[in-house]
Amino acid sequence: MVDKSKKEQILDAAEKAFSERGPFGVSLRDIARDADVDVSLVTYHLGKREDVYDAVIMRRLETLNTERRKYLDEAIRHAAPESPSLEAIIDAFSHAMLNRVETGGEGWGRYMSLIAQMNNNPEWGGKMMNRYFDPLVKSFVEVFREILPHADDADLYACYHFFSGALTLTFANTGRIDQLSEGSLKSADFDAMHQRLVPFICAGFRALCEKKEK
Amino acid sequence: MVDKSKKEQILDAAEKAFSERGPFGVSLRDIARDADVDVSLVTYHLGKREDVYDAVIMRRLETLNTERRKYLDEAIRHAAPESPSLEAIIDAFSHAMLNRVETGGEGWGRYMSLIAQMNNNPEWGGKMMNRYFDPLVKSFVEVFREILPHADDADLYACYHFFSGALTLTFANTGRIDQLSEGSLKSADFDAMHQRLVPFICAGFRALCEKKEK
DNA sequence: GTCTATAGCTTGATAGAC
DNA sequence: GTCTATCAAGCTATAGAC
Repeated sequence: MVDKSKKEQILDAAEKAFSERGPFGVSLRDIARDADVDVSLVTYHLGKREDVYDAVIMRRLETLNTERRKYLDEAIRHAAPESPSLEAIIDAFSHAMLNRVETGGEGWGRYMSLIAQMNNNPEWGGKMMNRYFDPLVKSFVEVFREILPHADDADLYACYHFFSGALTLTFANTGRIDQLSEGSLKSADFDAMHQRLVPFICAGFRALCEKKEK
Repeated sequence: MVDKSKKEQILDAAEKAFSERGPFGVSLRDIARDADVDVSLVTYHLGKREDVYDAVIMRRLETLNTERRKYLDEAIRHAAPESPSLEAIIDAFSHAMLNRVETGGEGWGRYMSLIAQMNNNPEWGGKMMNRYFDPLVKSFVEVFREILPHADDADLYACYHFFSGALTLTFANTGRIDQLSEGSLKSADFDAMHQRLVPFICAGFRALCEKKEK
């Protein structure tokens, strides 16, 4: 295995720190110390703290969203000329996250925590999520509309929002459910959680979007 | 209206800052400046930063959880001797949050953002949520078990987890859904979101927990 | 690319006046 | 309870050696 470049070391350290303490709770020195480099090198490679945070997000974003889009296309192609099932689409959106945390190493796990916290931040989080994810989400919403033709937009977007909250928390790796459930569920068993998430969310979508004959 | 005590002013300012920048992203000086008092007064009343954060959480926690427990008891009493409906219980858990953000002023809105971010933090968030909310949650889970007698614990807790993620994001006030939906949904219209949340979540619970005849 | 050195600001903590 | 004053430590940013 080739040595990681210093830049990668810095990004790894920053990812860890940001996921634990948030974008404003981390000093460049914290990052440099953990990456075992000098502070000035952080600035040299990545700029100011804000830019470091952005670089951390961007590093894995393309991989994640490209894989999601691939799953979406496959689901559509596989079902054609019929419409794909709702299950297939919910799975397409969430399965890439499952793949990464299961096989991508610790870094990807921390990345999911980062996204979950961004998703829930009132000040800048919503705007950043819009910037990074809305183009992809809109592609998915188009397909939802096709599968659930009687749904109105407000219901559809509300469903997506609930899905988003459940999904990001599920992969946020908080360990909460382990203690609450006294061992009957392991939050680190992402596969088991994901298997339950898909039918749960599909049932929710259908309850709101399916029988709108008023 | 009586003037707020300085201590309350400090807690208000801290709540705002913590909700925007996280528990590690706020200096005592940030808080003092916004509360229009000297730094040393923050320490005098509330101690170190960690203690300030804890005090912010504790200030509204009792109110929230007491109201939830009241709703739970009412739902049970109202349905007796039958079991209450799943809808009634999901509503009991979430309606207190709706009440507070609708009538409690800005502070309560920020508080919900704070809880949402705590819920999604991997390092300390899960532990704090366990500490603050598990006793109440366990009371609710007991009732879920009664209503859904064929569910096994793992499914039940997974459902609660998904509920928790959707619920906290819904009240986190991120504004995300406004832009994504191009105006067809206002995330500040909590009542409209809550009306959709309840049937969505109930359908999810039923999909996983109802027909376990294998 | 990587580090050392340094300048100037911000921070948490505390001692003491009123 | 509230404020002023102060200090050592930690912070960002940058200039410059290798």
